[in-house]
Amino acid sequence: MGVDGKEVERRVERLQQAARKAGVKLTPQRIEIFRELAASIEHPSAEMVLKAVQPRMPTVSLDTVYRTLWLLADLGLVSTLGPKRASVRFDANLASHHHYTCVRCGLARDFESAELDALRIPKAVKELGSVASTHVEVRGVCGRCAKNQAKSSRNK
Amino acid sequence: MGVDGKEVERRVERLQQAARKAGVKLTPQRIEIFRELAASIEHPSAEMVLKAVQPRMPTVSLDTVYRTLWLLADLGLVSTLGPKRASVRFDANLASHHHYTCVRCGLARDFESAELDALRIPKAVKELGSVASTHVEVRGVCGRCAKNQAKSSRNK
DNA sequence: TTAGGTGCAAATTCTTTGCACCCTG
DNA sequence: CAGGGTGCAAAGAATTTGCACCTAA
Repeated sequence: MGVDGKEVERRVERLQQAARKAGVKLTPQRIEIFRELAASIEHPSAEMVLKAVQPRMPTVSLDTVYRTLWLLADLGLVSTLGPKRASVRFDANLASHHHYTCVRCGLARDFESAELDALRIPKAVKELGSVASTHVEVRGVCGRCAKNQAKSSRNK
Repeated sequence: MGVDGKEVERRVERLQQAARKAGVKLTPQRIEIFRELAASIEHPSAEMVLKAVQPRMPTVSLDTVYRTLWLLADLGLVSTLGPKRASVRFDANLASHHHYTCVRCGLARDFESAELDALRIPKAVKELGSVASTHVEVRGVCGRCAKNQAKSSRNK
């Protein structure tokens, strides 16, 4: 919880439009799963969403939650934190740096910028907790994937 | 590969100092695993590190790579991309926003900032690929964990 | 009606752990 | 020499998939 009720309903409406446009069915499960996520500010995991939805829909299963969340992500209604379906990646670069990540292949590269090292963090953040580090995440499609894009979209 | 040889050796020296200071043993496996990571710009996964090290040390096992990488992370010589040892987290907030993450408990919260929405991205990044989105990741220790900190450090 | 969606259980993938032997400090 | 470290294999956790039944459009 934490999101204004009006805003939640607005998000659910957007879901309905998007579902119709994409030609996917809107089942009660999908609506409840989405509503739960839309109302939360906690960035829940699939498991957390399941737990939140179960009281209202005791039969939903974890796999449906996963399938629904990834479907919503494909529809662009939901985003994910951290690397999608991938493993932890390590980094021995101790200098302050920022990340570029390819959303298609997972390529990850560092880049440096004195300007970005010196960001001003809003005071609202400091109410959440201490600030140990700050960095910028840039997402996009890397050069190599952009080249292969024509091929893969043809397969669609 | 990709990191200057001098810099790699500097990093390995730092490892030796840190290991001595922390009282952990420096085995050939640990040195090779670290050297591999220190020389890479690819943010490799544990599996990728294993593959890179195996030619030189055919007997190393994947579990040693994991144990070593997390040890190095504890020593502060290595960092990780994405959420540590955790699952994917989802987000239905479509507005441009930034993230605060507690490194201790994984708490994740959004925050907004018009200033941070308008960052200038260095042109070096555009050579890597297209830029679809940009956001700021802030890490720290949240208020609740800071309160519990005294307790947990006592258990040490 | 019917293609797409769901639930269940089994399969995968990534990561961690128990244990006996080994080697650094 | 002692205690931490390693390798192996087995255990765990998170996520995906195959299949038969069900339901939204």
